[in-house]
Amino acid sequence: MSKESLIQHQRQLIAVTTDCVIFGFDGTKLKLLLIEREKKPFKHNWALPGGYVFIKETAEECAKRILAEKAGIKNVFIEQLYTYTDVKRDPRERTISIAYYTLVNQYQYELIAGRDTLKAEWFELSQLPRLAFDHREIVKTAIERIKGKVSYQPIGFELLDEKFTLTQLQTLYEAILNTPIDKRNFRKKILGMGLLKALDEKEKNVAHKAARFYSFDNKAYKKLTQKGFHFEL
Amino acid sequence: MSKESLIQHQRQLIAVTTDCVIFGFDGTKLKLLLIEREKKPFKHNWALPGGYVFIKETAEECAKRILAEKAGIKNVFIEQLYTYTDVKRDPRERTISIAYYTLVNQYQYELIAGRDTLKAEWFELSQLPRLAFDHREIVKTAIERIKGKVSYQPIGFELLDEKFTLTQLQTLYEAILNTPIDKRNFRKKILGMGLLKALDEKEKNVAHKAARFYSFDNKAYKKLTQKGFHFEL
DNA sequence: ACATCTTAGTGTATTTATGACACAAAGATA
DNA sequence: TATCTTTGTGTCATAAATACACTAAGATGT
Repeated sequence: MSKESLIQHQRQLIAVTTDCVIFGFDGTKLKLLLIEREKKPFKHNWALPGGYVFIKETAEECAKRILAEKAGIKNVFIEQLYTYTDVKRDPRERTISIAYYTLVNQYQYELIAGRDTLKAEWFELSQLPRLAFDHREIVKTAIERIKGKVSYQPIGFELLDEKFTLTQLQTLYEAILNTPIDKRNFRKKILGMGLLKALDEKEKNVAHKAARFYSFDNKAYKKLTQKGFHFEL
Repeated sequence: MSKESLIQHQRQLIAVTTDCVIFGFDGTKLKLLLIEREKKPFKHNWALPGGYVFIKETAEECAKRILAEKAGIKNVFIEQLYTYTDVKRDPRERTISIAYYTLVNQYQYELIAGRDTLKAEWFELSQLPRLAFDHREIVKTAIERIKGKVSYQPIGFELLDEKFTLTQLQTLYEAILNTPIDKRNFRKKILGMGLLKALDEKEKNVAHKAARFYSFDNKAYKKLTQKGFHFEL
């Protein structure tokens, strides 16, 4: 057998999917979006939204398509998490999965149960059901990733409304890091980063002193990242 | 068309490869191991060692096999870097690549030009040749990754001999971070981590004061990681 | 034997970042 | 107008990061 034909022999095609870990925030707790599978395998089990990568789309395009088709989520930032390649991870045939994660505002999207899905629901991280395939492992990795990332990257703003109070932001960080944070130190640090714009607007209809709204300052962020700036919470 | 057959229709198989970014160290500079391709496409171009994932091996097993087959490197720690899925990244057909990186002691391995390779050579990072496929991008990501990682994980010891002097270790860190480090501060910090074992042995045949050898203290490392310890350089 | 050369090895003072902690101000409600 | 709830703010103590210069050891050359 020539080397060339040996290579041709060894090259075997594999099914490739993406799975999406979608974090949401309800103002108090971090949530995860899961779908109930309509089909075998793992029919009626909860799972991450996922699906096959088409021959003419990148994995990232695939993940965005799946977010739209299976959960009604569009125009969000996604990031590649890890690629899972265990030989037996799909009982049907050899399938690898490129996992992505994203953070969305739970109230900005109306969940739809799309193609192949019976339901789409938000679950608290502490109350996840049994998951299909190796999705539990994927979720675990995603949680570790955002915990690590939130400390040195300005992620998380996607989960809030465009205008938010510092208390809301702090509550989000406490939910992600799963630990209480001192209010004054948090404010000192987060404002010190210079990434928040104080708005001339306050909360309304609250039975206490109204909090000032802030928004994420995209311009400042771009300036800082261009300078190779690196910040930590 | 039923939903089921639609799915079957949409599931398309894809060629899957791994590519390996192999960092070495010659005592002064960080190096990268490249191979010269024997075959089209990119015949006679330099490239990362890579190859197809077989149907019954994980991507990590594949990467380790390729390290052995194409570069003669065995028994090393490897870590998944990123998965590249551009539709046109391989001119032959749709191919995705799961990239891995590893750090090895340049002098512990005799390079071999394995299957499909004309040569295997170490290149300085600042003098890389034009690379095949999207390998330049993969290398860039790998460099960023180890720079980030070296600051909070005890990677890098793999690139040195088992016994090393603190100056050698510092030179390595300076090569990875591409910046000078203060000798006293480096020693204070690295010894303060408690991950180095001072040996009762010194350099020989050096035309100056002989430096003490140290080795990586695996036991101490395991103890610390069990406690959820996190350290930074 | 002595001078010279090169790198190893060490401590302190300054600056910066982190972490702990408490009370007055605003605004709605009764 | 008293009460309730949450906002918004500063200081001090401790820990970590950084800047900085000389002596010690050992080989080599005269």
